[in-house]
Amino acid sequence: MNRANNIINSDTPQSTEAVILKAASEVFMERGFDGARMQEIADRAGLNKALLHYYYRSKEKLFNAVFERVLIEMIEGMIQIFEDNLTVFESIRSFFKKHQEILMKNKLLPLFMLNEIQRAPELLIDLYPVDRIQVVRKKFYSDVNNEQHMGIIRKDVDPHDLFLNILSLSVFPFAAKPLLKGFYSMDENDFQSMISHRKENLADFVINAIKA
Amino acid sequence: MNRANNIINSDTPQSTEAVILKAASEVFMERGFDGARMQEIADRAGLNKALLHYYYRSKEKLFNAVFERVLIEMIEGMIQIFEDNLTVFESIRSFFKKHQEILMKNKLLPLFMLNEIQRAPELLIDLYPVDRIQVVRKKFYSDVNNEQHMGIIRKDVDPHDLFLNILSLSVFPFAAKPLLKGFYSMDENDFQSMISHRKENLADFVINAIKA
DNA sequence: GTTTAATTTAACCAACTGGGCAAATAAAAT
DNA sequence: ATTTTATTTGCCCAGTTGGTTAAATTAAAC
Repeated sequence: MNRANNIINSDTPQSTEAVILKAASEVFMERGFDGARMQEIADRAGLNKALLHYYYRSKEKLFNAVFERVLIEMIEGMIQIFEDNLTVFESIRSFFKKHQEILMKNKLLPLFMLNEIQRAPELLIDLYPVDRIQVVRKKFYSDVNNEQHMGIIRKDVDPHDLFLNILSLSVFPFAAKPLLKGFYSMDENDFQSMISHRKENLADFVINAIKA
Repeated sequence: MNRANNIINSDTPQSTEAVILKAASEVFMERGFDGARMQEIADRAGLNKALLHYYYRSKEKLFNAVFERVLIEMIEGMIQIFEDNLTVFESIRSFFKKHQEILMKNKLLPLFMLNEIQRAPELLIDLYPVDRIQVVRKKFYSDVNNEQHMGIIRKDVDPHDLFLNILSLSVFPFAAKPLLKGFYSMDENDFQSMISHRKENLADFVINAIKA
């Protein structure tokens, strides 16, 4: 068994397994599980449709392989950002900067994940040890608490809410990209410059909101 | 033709058309266009499947009827909130309060809309006059500008960004509901109390972020 | 009451979709 | 070189899906 070890969006996949996984993640991301067709995945991989079943048995198994990879990639990326020993304000700055860059590389990721978890919530618990993210969250919470006692952060800030707010501000514009394009009549370039603009300003927004 | 005039989630639909539309919006919201099955819609409406085609011709037409209604309901709701002549801070408070209540009544709405617009971006321009929302946005922008000159709101706040931030904070938790349930291991009650908590605190968060 | 039009139903169909399989080809092992 | 194993292909299949249609039923018009 030739386990595929390169990143999903790598430009030079070698093994057949990896070629399939790459094509599959493209199609699943664009169309979702229900909208994706095994034939389209095969076409995009330049392979016979039966090969998908040879390597991954079923559409569901193939999807799980894609989803697990994406999920881990995303969570580990987020965890890394918070792992460094920084002040809360520095963490926030660092988070927005790096997270926006990650999402910029795969703009479909947020909506894809949100949607598939809504379709099949068991994906989350089946494919990932939820505890893993708890650790980082708890650390963030206690950091916030400390700085509240030090008079840096306002006392009425709930760390739980703060975490969710940061995530909302970071992720939502990507999930809502097609909507924004319609309402603000933006093209791809407008969207990109909006994001790089936000990459710099989101942290200020949040820090102003919570500083004592 | 007995045009259905009651709200989608009304409890006492009468005409067959309305019964179909209600069942259809339920199923489409839960499963999305690709995941929805005409048979399930018929079953949930307690009607023969052929009736769906008798009244709405095709799955796509039925979906459009559902989507158009939901889209208009949502946008008009949002517009109403901003239409009153309030200060920016008051508008923000009023927006979060009312918007959270609207979303609470239909928690699936955000993810549904985001997802379907990603699938078929033409839905937006085909089914709704985009200009309608421009007016309100422009008014909000000039209100913000005024209060910036009056020294109420920080000068470095970009109204465009502010609008998007408010939307992100309001909508994202609903779109991410299944994700949050998994990560925070919340049940339905936890989610509801989180939202009512946020309904009160989101405005403070934003106002602190932008006040001069 | 009878005719006419609208509504509802059951049965059916063609296209699509995920998946299976046996034969063919290529690669490894001996 | 030959056997054995792994990979790839073409072809097929059964179940599902959106959609049709002719007949049955109900409601409206006369």
